[in-house]
Amino acid sequence: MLDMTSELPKQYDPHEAQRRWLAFWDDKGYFHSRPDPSREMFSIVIPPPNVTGALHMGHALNNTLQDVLTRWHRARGDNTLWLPGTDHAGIATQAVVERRLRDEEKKTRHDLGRDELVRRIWQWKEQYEARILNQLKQLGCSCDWARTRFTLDEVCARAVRVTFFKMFKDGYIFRGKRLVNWDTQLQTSVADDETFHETVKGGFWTFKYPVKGTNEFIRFSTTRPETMLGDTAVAVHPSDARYQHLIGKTVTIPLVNRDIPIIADGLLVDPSLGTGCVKVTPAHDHNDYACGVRHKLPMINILNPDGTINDNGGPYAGMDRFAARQRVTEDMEKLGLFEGREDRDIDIAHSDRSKTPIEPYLSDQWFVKMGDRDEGKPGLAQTAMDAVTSGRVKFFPDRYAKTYLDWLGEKRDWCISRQLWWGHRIPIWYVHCPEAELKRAFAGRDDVCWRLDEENGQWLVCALEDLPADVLGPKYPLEQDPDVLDTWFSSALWPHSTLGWPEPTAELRYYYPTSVLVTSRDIITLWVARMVMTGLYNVGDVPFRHVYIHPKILDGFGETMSKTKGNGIDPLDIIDRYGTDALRFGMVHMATETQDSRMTVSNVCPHCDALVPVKREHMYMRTRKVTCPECKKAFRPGGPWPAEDSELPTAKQASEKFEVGRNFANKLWNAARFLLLNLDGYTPGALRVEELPIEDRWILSRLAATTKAVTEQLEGYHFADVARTIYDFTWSEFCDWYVEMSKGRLRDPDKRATAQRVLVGVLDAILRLVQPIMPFVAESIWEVLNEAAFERGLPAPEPSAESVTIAPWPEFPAAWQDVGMEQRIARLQDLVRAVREVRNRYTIDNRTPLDAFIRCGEAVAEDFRQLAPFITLLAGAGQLEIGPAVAKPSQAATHVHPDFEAYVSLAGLIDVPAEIARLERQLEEKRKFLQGARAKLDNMNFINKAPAEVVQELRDRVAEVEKQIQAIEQNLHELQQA
RNA sequence: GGGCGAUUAGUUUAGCGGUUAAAACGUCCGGCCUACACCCGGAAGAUCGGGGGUUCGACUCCCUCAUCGCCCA
Repeated sequence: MLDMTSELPKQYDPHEAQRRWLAFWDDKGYFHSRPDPSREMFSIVIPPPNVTGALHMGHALNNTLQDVLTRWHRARGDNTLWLPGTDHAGIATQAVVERRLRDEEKKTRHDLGRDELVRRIWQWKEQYEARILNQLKQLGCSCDWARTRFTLDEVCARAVRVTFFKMFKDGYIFRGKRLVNWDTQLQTSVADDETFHETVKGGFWTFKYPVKGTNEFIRFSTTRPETMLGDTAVAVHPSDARYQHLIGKTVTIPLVNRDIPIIADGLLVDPSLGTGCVKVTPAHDHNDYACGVRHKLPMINILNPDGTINDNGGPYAGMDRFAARQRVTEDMEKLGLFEGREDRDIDIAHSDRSKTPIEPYLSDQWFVKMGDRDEGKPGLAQTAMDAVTSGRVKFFPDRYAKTYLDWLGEKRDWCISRQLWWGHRIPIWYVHCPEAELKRAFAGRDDVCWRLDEENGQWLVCALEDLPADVLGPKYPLEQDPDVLDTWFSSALWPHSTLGWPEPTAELRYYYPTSVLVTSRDIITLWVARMVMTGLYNVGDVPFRHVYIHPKILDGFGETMSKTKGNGIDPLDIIDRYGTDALRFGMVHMATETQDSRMTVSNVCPHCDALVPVKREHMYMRTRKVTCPECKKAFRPGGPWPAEDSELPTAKQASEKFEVGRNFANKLWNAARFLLLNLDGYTPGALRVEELPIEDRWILSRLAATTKAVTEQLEGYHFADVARTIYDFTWSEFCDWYVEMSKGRLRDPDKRATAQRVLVGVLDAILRLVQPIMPFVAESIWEVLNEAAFERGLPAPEPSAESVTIAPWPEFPAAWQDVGMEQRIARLQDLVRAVREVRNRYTIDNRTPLDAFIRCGEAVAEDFRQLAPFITLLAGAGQLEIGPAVAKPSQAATHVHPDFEAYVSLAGLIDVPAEIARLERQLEEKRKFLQGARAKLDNMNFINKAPAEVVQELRDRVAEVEKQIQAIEQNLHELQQA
């Protein structure tokens, strides 16, 4: 047999393993899945990462968890598909490319034109898509790479087009006006979630308008004086006595000479604030818009797309909105209508992309109707709600169903148009012509439909294939809508578009509905809800059975990680420093049921590699220089620095959180190393469990319990528990106790073969259990185990799988779980620990045997006699006396246990006062417990109302503690005599 | 303003009606005894954010306050 010793280094090298196994798995094609109706199926579609940038910690978490589920199901024998892909992320990607264009070439998108800009974005996409897919591979993700999709590829585009067409035809998609968040720099609308709010120093101006036909004025205040140009009313509260007489009269806006009414509106106006009057600008404020709709007020747009005042602003036309603000104020002052200004901090929405203030802006947009149908049938929102209330889609943890239902319950129409060039172009063509022309041109075609746009007297034509501009002849040119669809529109189709819908593919039939969606809570509304709606609408079934929501990763201060803050960590840096297994273990370990998970971030000293925790003052590039507490050299903390620092090296970032995983991988590696050093002469053979000695039956009992627990924890998506359970079993039970106990047995020719078989069998099971979380180290060990013990397993050996990736998930007979056996070993552990404690307390070195005298009942004594070799081995015991009549040696430390009293002989060493003090402390503790317990037992309410077994349990414990107290008192007495 | 969540050893978390409140890291003490110093053995360390309630019994359930975070207005 091969000597493995020289081949196994003392430390696990994660990087070598990563290189080897990624290629190996890929070669073997383990991750590819094909529809096969004869087999159980498990499928996941990836939440497609944006091609905007690189993967961050959130992605690492999200994808690790998906991979754990995927690998687990594959091991269970399911035909498992994890479908990967990326998202085109409309505005985000276009904004990045536009910004580069501006920075590097000083050009705008208009300089390039639509086609050229889109071409450049595709280039960007190719680069980043490759990078992201590579990062996923580095993470060990077992995706079916041959099925990789992109939200803008032909397959997805077809699904988008068909969905739009169907929805338009069915009357779900309509055109309407809406106040949007307008980014005047990028000249596009942005979604609410693409904005951030920031408090800026602003002003609060008070003006007055003359009331027509009276000598009165009506006073009002505003933070945006220029919007006066678009006012179409002044509102007061209907019950405000001060203004009752003015309701119904009109005022004149002097700047543009427009008369507008004074109206009463109880929703818009709070009479206790300011003057109690509010100017109403429906086209430029969300609250005013709602008021305008209520009162059917005209809506006057005063802005050009670039943020300058348009012709509706009369003399102010052409001025920038901020210049107009100034001028309007001055002009009002000249007219004697300005009453004053005060400083005020104002919360203003800014565009995420351009960082400029958002303007509410009224424009034509396309919408998907969410509400119920006119004929009373449930609409899109309602069907999606029903899917969750009926349990066809289940959330884990279930509280997130509320987020979903609350949001859908509002049934607000979904604005799907974006004024961008990067995305799925809206398949609508405008034409002015008689309907007869359309009927003639499209006669007999069911891939074209149209509807009248009454406001503009034109036809809205929707088609499955692009329509040439001259399809109606030169007289009636068609013009396509310039806008593109919201990115979420294509993402919403992801679970079925990626499987080939609308074609009736074998994939769609087999993998849909998918098994589970793994995502984070911030897109439950934007994405999850919409996937359910479109899945039901297009395919007629929900897109997934389960939705697992994982926590969000925050930094050590509970703040979200971001590039601008400089508190984010690149997963590849973690892989570099700790290895992929460590990264993945850390991720699984932090996936608790809470909504957030914190991760302390540290700078890695570029000089000495020490971890220096990131402090608040380091963030946002506020600190240029940090001195390493270890090596005293200076460096620059990590952050979004625009350039290298010529003097200071910049720190990479890491987190000590991943040390646990790295150490665990190394522990596994060394457990395997130990085994391989002791496998000489290994022979496979079946084990008869009921004939095995206690220690074997104990580890098998623990293994069976652990396997069962892990399986259940995975079924319930309790990832953190999975990591903890496997870790604890491997480290604290298998390595710390079982492996240690085996050391004597391996030297005993009679016991060696069995010990080897059990050791190998348990390690084999551990590898199968840990493989979904730490595939690289598992595969590495699997390989060497295959060389040394190809046939292995419990209870009977079998030839091993060529890769742990395809090794069956373990399952052991419930009968192996033996509480009695576990209690016997627990008692042994208590005894061993008691002796060790004495050794440590008296600082007696490990080589000096300690004589132990154990007084206990005959049954316990019999047990201990059987386990005596282990007591000697693990506690370093010398002479051992065990039995009911064992006498206490004159100088000894005492340990009182419910099942035994242990005396560790300390002839010549004992510190009597210290020993007395220790026993008195214990006595005090036990008396305190006794006091509390007795008070409870004296309470008739407790006796009568608590369950009988609880009462009995307490009584038993009281008796037990009383016995212990007696023993301690006896010992104290003897010590005091001596 | 509405909703969801968090607050437990120095730190990160577990426990979610009856435990003498658990673990890891860190700290302290002792160890290179041929698996592992990314290690082994041991110890110290928590009136479970404040207040009120329900209950025989609350870290665990309810109310309230505080602080923090997220989502939606």
